[in-house]
Amino acid sequence: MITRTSALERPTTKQPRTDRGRRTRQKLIDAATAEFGEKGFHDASIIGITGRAGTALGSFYTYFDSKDEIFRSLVQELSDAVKERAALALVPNQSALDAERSALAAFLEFARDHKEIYRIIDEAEFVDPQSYREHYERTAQRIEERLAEGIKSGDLRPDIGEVEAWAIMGMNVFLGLRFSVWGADADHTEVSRAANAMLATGIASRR
Amino acid sequence: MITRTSALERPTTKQPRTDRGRRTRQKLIDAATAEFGEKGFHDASIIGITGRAGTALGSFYTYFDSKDEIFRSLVQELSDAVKERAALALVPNQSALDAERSALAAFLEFARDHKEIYRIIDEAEFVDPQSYREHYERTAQRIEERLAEGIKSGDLRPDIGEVEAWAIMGMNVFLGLRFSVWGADADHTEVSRAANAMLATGIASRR
Amino acid sequence: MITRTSALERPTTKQPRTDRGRRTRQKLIDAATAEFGEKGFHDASIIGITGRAGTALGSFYTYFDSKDEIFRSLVQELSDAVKERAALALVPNQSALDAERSALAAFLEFARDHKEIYRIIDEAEFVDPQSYREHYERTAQRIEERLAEGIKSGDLRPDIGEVEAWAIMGMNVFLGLRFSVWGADADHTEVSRAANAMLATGIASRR
Amino acid sequence: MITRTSALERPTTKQPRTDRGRRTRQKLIDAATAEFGEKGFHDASIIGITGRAGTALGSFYTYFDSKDEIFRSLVQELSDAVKERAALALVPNQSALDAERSALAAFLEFARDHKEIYRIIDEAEFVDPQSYREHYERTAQRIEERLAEGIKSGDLRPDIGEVEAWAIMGMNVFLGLRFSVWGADADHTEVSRAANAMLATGIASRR
DNA sequence: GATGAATGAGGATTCATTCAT
DNA sequence: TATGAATGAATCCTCATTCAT
Repeated sequence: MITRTSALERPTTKQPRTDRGRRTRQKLIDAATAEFGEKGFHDASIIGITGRAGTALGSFYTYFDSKDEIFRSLVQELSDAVKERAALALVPNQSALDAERSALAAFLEFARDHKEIYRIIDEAEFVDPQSYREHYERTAQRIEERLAEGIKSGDLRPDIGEVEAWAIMGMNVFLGLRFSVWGADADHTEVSRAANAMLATGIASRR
Repeated sequence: MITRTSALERPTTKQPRTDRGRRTRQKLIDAATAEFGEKGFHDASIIGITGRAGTALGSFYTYFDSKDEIFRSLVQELSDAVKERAALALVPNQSALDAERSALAAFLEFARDHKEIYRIIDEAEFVDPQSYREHYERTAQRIEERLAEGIKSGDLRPDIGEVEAWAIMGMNVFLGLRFSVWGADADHTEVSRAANAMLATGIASRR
Repeated sequence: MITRTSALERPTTKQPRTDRGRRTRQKLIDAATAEFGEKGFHDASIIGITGRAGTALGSFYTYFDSKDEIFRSLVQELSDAVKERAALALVPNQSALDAERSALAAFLEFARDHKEIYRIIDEAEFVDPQSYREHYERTAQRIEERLAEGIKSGDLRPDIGEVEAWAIMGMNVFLGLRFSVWGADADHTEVSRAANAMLATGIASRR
Repeated sequence: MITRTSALERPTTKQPRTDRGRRTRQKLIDAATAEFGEKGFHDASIIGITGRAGTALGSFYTYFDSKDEIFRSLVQELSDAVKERAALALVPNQSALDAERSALAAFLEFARDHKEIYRIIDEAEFVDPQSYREHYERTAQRIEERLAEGIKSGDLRPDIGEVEAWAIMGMNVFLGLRFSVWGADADHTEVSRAANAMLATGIASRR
């Protein structure tokens, strides 16, 4: 039998077999997202998670092997969610630069609505370095692919590649930190516009 | 008499009063830098630190009040060190864009030589959020000031400011992550050149 | 439904929810009484307590927040127990002096059976000064109330009050120390009789 | 060579040989009295003592073998001081009851001026049970001796002895606790008078 | 004698994980 | 499945005492 396994349904022996089980599991995942996002990995506790979920402590281990495992699941899930959101923002027949602007705008919005991703993905560097690195490498990869398309279509300079992709990613991440997580009151449209202008034609004066 | 007090010599009741004491304290700081950089805050242990330093466990508390305190000291010290390195890289009479290139080059080098700063400063988000935020806000501030000078001198477009400063910082940080921490074999001159070109005139094709 | 909450069942988040839990908690309380009584607060250790109780170290913290907390509970419990024992000794229609004699006799017996109360309540002076003071103030208060009734009934001189109450308490406490804790072989009836005679008509010779 | 050894000059190898040494030693004793009286034995620290004394940590061990030793010295010293004060209060040709009144009055005063004795002597029960017991047994003994004299002179009933001595001691101690340590504003003359009246002729009404 | 650095045993507390019901 | 009690390794921190200068 072939089973599609999404991020959270990885090969593990702990799949719920009843509906009630599925509901409990989901409650635990939501609770863990809140707990990790609020306290960070190390200060988060299984008791804290089961407390939020309204289940007994022991029930956690009915669905997850360890604190690490659920954390990795969440990183994976959030990483997928960001990617998906960015993908949704991409409209066909957009210019390459418009695509980047949309992606940034979508990201700023997502970050504002899910501030915890910052904490969770960032802390993954310590808890699960592999997930962390994979997340950013996948993201840079996607940006680089978009750049390649932009080159092909003539929108972008032909001599750009990996360096520019990482630069764009860093730009986006820190704008998210500044204008979504720390300053939720910012005007995202304006931020995206300014960043995109810089990306398009730089900051040198045009003399 | 004027006494310079660096970050690590802040008013605390635990200053060494002899030379021997000063040496021990320094050994502990070096050991802590290695331990935190290698294991992250939570997996680092006082035993690990004193083990590396070659002192007894209790000696740690002769100079520091707690694991938290030494960590904060380190974040502060590293934050100051990065800043100083960037400042040293700034040559008088450079154009604004050359200044940014120098700063990035200096940072990439520094990051390669002190890979642990990534772990330490990054983990500060969880251990000591205030330091973390302050570090990045101070850094962005300095970049913004340099941009303002570039505007004044006519090197840069007059309509740039905070958004661009944060974007540049994010760009630098992620290039450091990719090309200093994860890929120490990279050609920093080329990375700086490419990033600076993007910064100067953007990535749009010039038709 | 009315639930009686004794001193040790105060509102805390650590109440056992099963019978097994209740048994374990009680074992810990008994063990702590022995440990504190034998070694005093500071030399007592959680390991010592759980060792006596036959539970794992960590189980202590399933039911108590800290070494201080259980100590306070014990002081409270013992304070209540002494009070209760003294109250039980009071027979209706006794004369005021007979009441004091019964109270002392009951106390001497109680002290002999629970020698540890001396150590525990006494050390409370340092560990938990408030409990300590409260214990003795409550006790003196009760004695004073009994004296007041004796005055009303005409058994006692009308000009006595707080000073006499504290004097009686001190007398009882030290007789307990000498004849119950240190000299368990003493004849309590004789001690009570002598002390009561002194209390009734003093020690001056009757010429 | 015969050396008179007072309480604090017990056979120990640590007698100061110079004047400066004697002064340092005394500073340490005064500091220890304050420190123990304020914090109790266990919360007191050698650092606390040397800090108050204004000497270096290591200097403590130039004069005392251990924390226990200095504590025992202090208990002994204070015990002697109380005894001496009580002795001084005894005027020749006083009646036995007047003698007890004077002793109590002297004690109340002493306790008011040296509140720390309560803490120190009381905590001795845990730190140095032998000193503690000896202190009270010596005190009871002295009272009993005075009672015997009172009997001989015909002032007191002939059938009193150890029980009454302990009762009087307890009375005194608790009146000291209540009216000197906790209520320094009390009228000691009145307290002594009331307690003495009770002692003389009891509290039964005279019908 | 005086100083203060060095030592390390000792103890409280936390919490992920296991287990019995 | 759900529950919550039991477990004990792990770790921070304290502080009396020793020691080198």
